[in-house]
Amino acid sequence: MTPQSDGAARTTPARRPTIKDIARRAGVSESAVSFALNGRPGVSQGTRDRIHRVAEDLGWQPNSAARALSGERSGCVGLVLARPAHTLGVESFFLQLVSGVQEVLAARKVALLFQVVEDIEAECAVYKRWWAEKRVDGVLVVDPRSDDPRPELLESLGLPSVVIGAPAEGGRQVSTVWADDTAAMASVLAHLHGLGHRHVVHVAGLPGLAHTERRITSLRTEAGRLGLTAIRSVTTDYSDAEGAEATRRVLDSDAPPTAIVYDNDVMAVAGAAVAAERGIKVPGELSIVAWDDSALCRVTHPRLTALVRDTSGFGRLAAEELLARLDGGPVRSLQAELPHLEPRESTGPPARR
Amino acid sequence: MTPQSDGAARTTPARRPTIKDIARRAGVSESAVSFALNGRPGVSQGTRDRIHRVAEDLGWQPNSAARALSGERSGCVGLVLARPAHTLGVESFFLQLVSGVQEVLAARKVALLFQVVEDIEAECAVYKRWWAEKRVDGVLVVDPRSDDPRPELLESLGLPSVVIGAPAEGGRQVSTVWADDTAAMASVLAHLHGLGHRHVVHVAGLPGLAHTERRITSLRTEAGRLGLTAIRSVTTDYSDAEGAEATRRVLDSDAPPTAIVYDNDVMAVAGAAVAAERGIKVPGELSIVAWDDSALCRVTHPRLTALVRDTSGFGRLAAEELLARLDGGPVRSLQAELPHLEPRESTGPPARR
DNA sequence: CGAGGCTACTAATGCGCTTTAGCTCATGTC
DNA sequence: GACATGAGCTAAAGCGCATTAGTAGCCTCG
Repeated sequence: MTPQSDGAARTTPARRPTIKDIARRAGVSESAVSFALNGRPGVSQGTRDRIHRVAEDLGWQPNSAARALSGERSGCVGLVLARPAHTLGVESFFLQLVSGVQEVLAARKVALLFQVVEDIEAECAVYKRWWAEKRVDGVLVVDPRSDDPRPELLESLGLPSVVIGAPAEGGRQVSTVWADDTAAMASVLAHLHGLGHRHVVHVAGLPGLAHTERRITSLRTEAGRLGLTAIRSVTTDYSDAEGAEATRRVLDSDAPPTAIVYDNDVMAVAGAAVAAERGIKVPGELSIVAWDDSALCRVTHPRLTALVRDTSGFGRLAAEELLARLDGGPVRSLQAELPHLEPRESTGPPARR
Repeated sequence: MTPQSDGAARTTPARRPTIKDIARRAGVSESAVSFALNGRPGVSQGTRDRIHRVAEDLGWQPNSAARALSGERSGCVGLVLARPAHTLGVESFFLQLVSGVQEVLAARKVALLFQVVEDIEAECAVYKRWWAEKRVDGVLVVDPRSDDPRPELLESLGLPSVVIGAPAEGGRQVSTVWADDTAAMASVLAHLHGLGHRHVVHVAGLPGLAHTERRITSLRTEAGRLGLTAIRSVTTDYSDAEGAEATRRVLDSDAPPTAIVYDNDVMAVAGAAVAAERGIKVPGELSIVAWDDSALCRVTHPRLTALVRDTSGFGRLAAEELLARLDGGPVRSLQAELPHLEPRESTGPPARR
């Protein structure tokens, strides 16, 4: 008797099996099934095996809503991306990160709820709604800022979270996963200094972001150590337009730099295009370094020297930390593998004066 | 002692208000609250208003798990992206699409479950799991193929879905949203033909994908109409590497084309880089057209002529259709706005022989 | 003036699962 | 031989909501 298998198949999709079905087939109570399937004590090995077999047979999968309602977990974590629509897109960082995150989550059968919003206020609203709706067990936070309202909000909501891209903030009950931008910036500057550059401009990203601030500070410090004075940072919104614009301004200045470091791949490529447009030779007259490697840096001519980091590994690390938090693990601050500089054709010794 | 217990103890997260709380405060039964909040009849206007006020006061939000369990809806739709990790990233199409999707979903308080997997088998497995877990109410399907197992699977699961990027398939209970690639390809070829090109190569994307097939067929048809014989397509995996490789092969052939049409922005830029590397002037000796515009096409020098389409609008359309399906709307096949060609500096008359 | 019908509400049930309390029977203990 | 013990199981409650089946009160109408 399978009423839904044949005739009703057109309109009625197959009914999902429940633990009740398993219980009936295995001749035990629903509780026994629940215990067995969740690895809890209270069932003999024999019964346990039998229940597992029946569940397998029936193709049972836990109904996520029922689980979320009775247990604590929704089996979902959230990620909000707060970016104006027009800056969305070309950057490869994000999808790479997500693919790393997914790898870890999928293995644990945790789903990822994803949302794109316009700004950080909207992002906070999403967190509140998710919390109120009990939609997610925890969240991953990207693009940390220097004065960030999110950790406090999330802590007050009691929503476990992992901030991606910033070192630990004092006192907050929020894990962090980050890369050592300071050391990375030092390696970039060392590379350029070693080639003979004394005048470098850093085209940074959004001024509010924590890692932007870190990179700017670290550049200044490192320049001081090396005794360089003609070093400065300018901020942008990460877009190709502002990257190009900043490049033009910098090249038009009285003392143009011999090297430019860009905070993302898109701006670096845009900068290279500006140089090409003006007939400025790269790396002969201008060296270019991109922070974050991607296909982009390899499709330009010349190919761009880039700071490579394992972005999807970064995502994996973050996801693992979040799962650990959900399992009651302590708040931690994890450091990702140090990025390394991949020298390509866009950097070389500066032209002699 | 542990930071954990300490944090948990002091930040007792606020309890979520339930309809029971509202009922008590408003002095009515839980059912009345449920009716009022869902706009069902059976409550007077006065009571209805009072209940709404109390709910507002308490900051009540429906618990998504409870709703999913009792009602039908989980308030979630899914989107799976099946791409090998390395091809992920640079393409802007996808995030643009998602941002459009989100706009519509967010307005209706529907969440988006997102998953990245390696291949289409894994994708099907995700659909089955989501269905069994009752996690999503419907799904958006991207990258349709010419012989696609997904519509059949989704239909058999009874999971409402919208296929993005392919015209309707005969007999399937699955909505589709698509762009008229045929007309678009015709406009591209008309542009090149008008400039005087008689020898064009089309560097297409993945051979299995439906729109790749459509574009290839349409190119052939259109070439026939114009009486052109030296027209052909080669397929790739959409990556910059294969785009560059295909470009090299094509340029090395006995009769190199005077124009190349690339199926995405990344390959077009890679192709332009190959030309630059070989000292081939664009557009003097080679014209380049990119299918899909993005910042990428504007950061190269020269800027690339591109086929512009409203990708986020496309996403909005798809999301709206899915919501309509969830509301019991009919299966439809919607056509998006026709893409238009944006001529830039990478196309011009071919060099005289 | 009582039957019928309507409005505005309440009570009760169930969704699929987890969890607590309780129950039964075999085993061990002195 | 009375009794504690614990393993292995069942019964039942509850999570927050939607929904169905009432019920009380009022109006209408013949």
